[in-house]
Amino acid sequence: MTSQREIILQELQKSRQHMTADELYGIVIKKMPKISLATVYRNLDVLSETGMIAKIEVGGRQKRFDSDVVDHDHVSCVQCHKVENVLLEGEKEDCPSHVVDGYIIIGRRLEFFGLCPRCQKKNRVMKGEETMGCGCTKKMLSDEQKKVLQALADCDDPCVAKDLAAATGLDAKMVSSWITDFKKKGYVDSPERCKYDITAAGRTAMKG
Amino acid sequence: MTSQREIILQELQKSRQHMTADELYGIVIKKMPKISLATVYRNLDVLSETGMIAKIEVGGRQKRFDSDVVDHDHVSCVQCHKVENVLLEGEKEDCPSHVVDGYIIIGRRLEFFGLCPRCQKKNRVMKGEETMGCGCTKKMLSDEQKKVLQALADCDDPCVAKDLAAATGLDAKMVSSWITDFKKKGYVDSPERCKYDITAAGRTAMKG
DNA sequence: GCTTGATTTGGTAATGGTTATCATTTATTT
DNA sequence: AAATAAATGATAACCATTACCAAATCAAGC
Repeated sequence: MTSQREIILQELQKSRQHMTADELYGIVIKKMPKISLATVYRNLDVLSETGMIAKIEVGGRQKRFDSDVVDHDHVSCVQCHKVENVLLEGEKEDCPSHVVDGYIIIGRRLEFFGLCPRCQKKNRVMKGEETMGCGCTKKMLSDEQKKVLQALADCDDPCVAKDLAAATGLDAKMVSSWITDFKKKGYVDSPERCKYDITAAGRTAMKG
Repeated sequence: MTSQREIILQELQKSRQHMTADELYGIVIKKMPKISLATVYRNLDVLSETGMIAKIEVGGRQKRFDSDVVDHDHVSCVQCHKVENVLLEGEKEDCPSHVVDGYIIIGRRLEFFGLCPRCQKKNRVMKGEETMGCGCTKKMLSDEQKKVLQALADCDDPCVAKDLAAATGLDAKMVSSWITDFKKKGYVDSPERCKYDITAAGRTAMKG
């Protein structure tokens, strides 16, 4: 049990969450600035092999690590990918060796996906971005988002997200997250780092 | 529906298995030698988005694709990683919106892991349970299995399978499947749930 | 038919989470 | 203290999957 392994375990237990290796790395590095990401991965492996923590895989994304090794299932949010515990009471004992003919069953995994409360609220705020069953969202722009694009269209030169926030009176963080989203959708482009310009697609989307 | 998309769908349906993109690529390239792996991935994505096939993720490994879109669960073999279907009858309706407070549940995934019949047989062969010239079958333990028994003998108190996996450096799932096997043969007993101890027969088998 | 514009393709580079490698540091044993 | 073993930090390699882009194919007007 080295000092780095101890801190890794400690911080994971302290957080009481299902963290990814790099999230944990981000926390641990504050206490131990020279620690390597590889060490984090290595020790998470060791700890999970000895059963002190659990390595969980849900939703085909990054592996996550859980200091709670008691047997339980998981829910993950299809939007923010947060993972939380689910405790099912009675209905656990049905290890169906009969249903899986010929197999020797040595484990099972049950996971639910859905929308966490926070993301439900977020969706309601970004009205018009109607959620569709699968967790995908149809791309329509809210009035506020259109305002941002309008402000961008009014600029003669590429400008930074902060200016747009000032021009529209909206929260800077939200504006900048929209901007990244717009870039992904092709509504804006970035002629130089951190400066943005509206595209033809952006103008169309703004009107639609 | 391009010709390549058609062949991809066709071959997937023909195989009646859960194939990975590159397995399918290996088959499709025989009929269409110039097809690109990227095209296979792209079309599998399109097909699964339109619901014609299902994209499944099991065991944190490669994604697999299934032409059977009827709702069902899966078993995967921890040794050869093959994936097969499981059909649970009644017990499907328990979508526990009550247990996952606040979440909007839009799906669930249940997977089992274990040893498929073929791998069970393979292990038996590797164990030396094969005929030894004279037609008699001798049950012998592999060196790895002996190591597990040795580790168990070295413990003072009954211990869990995970500890044995850690002590021997072997795969935890495999060790735990061996343990169940040992119990059946009387090499170990289980004084309390999930804790194991070596028996006299186990010590003999270990040396033999 | 030809022209134009949009898809789709093949080939390949890039991505990103995770592992492997390796020289160096730290711990343990003799 | 010297020798041996184990763990670390830094970084390269891995590998399934995506993103990119120029060339090929398709679709719809004229």
